Amino acid sequence: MPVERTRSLKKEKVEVDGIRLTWTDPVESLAPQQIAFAPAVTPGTFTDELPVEGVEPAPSLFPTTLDGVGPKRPGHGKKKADDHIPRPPNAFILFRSSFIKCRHVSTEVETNHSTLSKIIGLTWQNMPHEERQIWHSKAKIAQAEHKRKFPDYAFRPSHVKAKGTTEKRKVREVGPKDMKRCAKIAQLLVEGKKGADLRAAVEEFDKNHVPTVVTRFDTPITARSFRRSLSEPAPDTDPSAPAFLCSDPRSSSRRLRATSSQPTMSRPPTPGAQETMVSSPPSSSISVFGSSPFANFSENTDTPSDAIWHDMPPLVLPPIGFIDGSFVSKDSPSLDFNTFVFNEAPAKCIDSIDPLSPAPNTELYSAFHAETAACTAGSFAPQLAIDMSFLDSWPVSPFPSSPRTPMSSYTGGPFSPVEAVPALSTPTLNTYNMMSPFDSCGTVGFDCNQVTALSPESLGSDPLVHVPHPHHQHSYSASKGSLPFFSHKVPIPDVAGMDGTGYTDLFMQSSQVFTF
DNA sequence: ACGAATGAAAA
DNA sequence: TTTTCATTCGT
Repeated sequence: MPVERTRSLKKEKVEVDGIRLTWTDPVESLAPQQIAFAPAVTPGTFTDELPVEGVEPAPSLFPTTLDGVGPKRPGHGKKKADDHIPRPPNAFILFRSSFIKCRHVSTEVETNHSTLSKIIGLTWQNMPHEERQIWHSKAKIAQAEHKRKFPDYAFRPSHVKAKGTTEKRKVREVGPKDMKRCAKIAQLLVEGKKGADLRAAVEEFDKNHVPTVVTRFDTPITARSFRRSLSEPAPDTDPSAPAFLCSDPRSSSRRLRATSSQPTMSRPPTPGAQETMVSSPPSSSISVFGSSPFANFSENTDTPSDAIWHDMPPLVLPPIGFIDGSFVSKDSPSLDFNTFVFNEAPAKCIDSIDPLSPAPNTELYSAFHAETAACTAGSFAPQLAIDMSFLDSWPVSPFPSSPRTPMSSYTGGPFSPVEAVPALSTPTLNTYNMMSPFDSCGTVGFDCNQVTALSPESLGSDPLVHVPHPHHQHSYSASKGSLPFFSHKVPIPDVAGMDGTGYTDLFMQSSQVFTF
């Protein structure tokens, strides 16, 4: 806090020399709606240009209060030429500036401006359309004013920067960017929380928000371990506990068996195939991904608590589904696993879809489907299914520029043949595209016939046993876990003499994608 | 792909 | 001291 003060002082000092070419205080350029409430604030420069029409109530979520209209211009960055004309601010920049100035998120809550930008960005996206419209109006005004002041101005970005070539500066040291927290704060903001209320709510969140730990790094279940479990039944634990992810590291060792009632194998696995999975690397060897960005995600099996999921960059993929109440189509920009939480998905979205009755929206319905009893009988009820069958129609790669993991990397491994790779096209965005190596290779490294198939029937409700499987008639379903992941279910014909159904659990843990 | 704002942190 | 971060949007 002392630092803040000092800096504010500095700011005011610098402000003197910098009044010149900046756009007049954006906070003052109020939309007509607000002018009615605070007419004195408006300098009059822009207001007359506003098409003052109907006086709407417009209870703005983020009003530009008087105290937010303080002096500014610290003269940022390196000195620009005297005749430099700054760009006219766009709606978001205006909103952000006002947001910062008004301290809608106090410095108690967050001071890091990178994080603040995240929060503000999320807030911006979740804001009501009308609210955004206000700022678009302001931007329009600012642009008009800019045009008036600099009629000959034209934005001419310099193309000599080429900063994309250099490595990104690592800011990790500050601590993991807690996207969940950002999302929460943004949510609170759009819900109208502010000031002390907001602080308290965030404090409460911080208190309860123990970094969720991924505990699913145990060695994949194998035919051997399965049979072992048959001979000596695992001490079962609370079946209502989340099967896959749990905040208590100690439960990780039990987790694999946590949900399974004692399974009875209808038929034993094919003898020669029993050790296939056993030979797969231990859970610590996520390094199978080699140069993948998450190669170092979990390096120690014994301390799965190292894996804090929200430390991962967002995963962007083109899903079809229902996200936060909005239908996400193939063309939707992204599904951010850092901010999306399945158990916060509106239940009505699922409830309204009755697999037994005709769906009102065929397309929507196709994105959802009821899970089989094998899943629903489990401790976690599937809540959401996302049809990712579009993977089937993907060409060689939807992201041709993205690197591929060699198929050899998958052979015999416990990992899904679906991998998240850095999207080269957006190097600055920490985003990852999903891609399926199926396409480049008719047969994936996994050989169904060498894998012990364990049917859901044989394992009761335990969805943790899987069969790696190259055929991708998959449906990705989300369980009701507290963390985002997909369970990947595939029908497998004639595998190891089983009944034709095998499972692959594909977990997308933020940027992580793996199976076991 | 740059640059509008921004203050802290990295280089 | 200078650059980078992180965001959205318009050029």
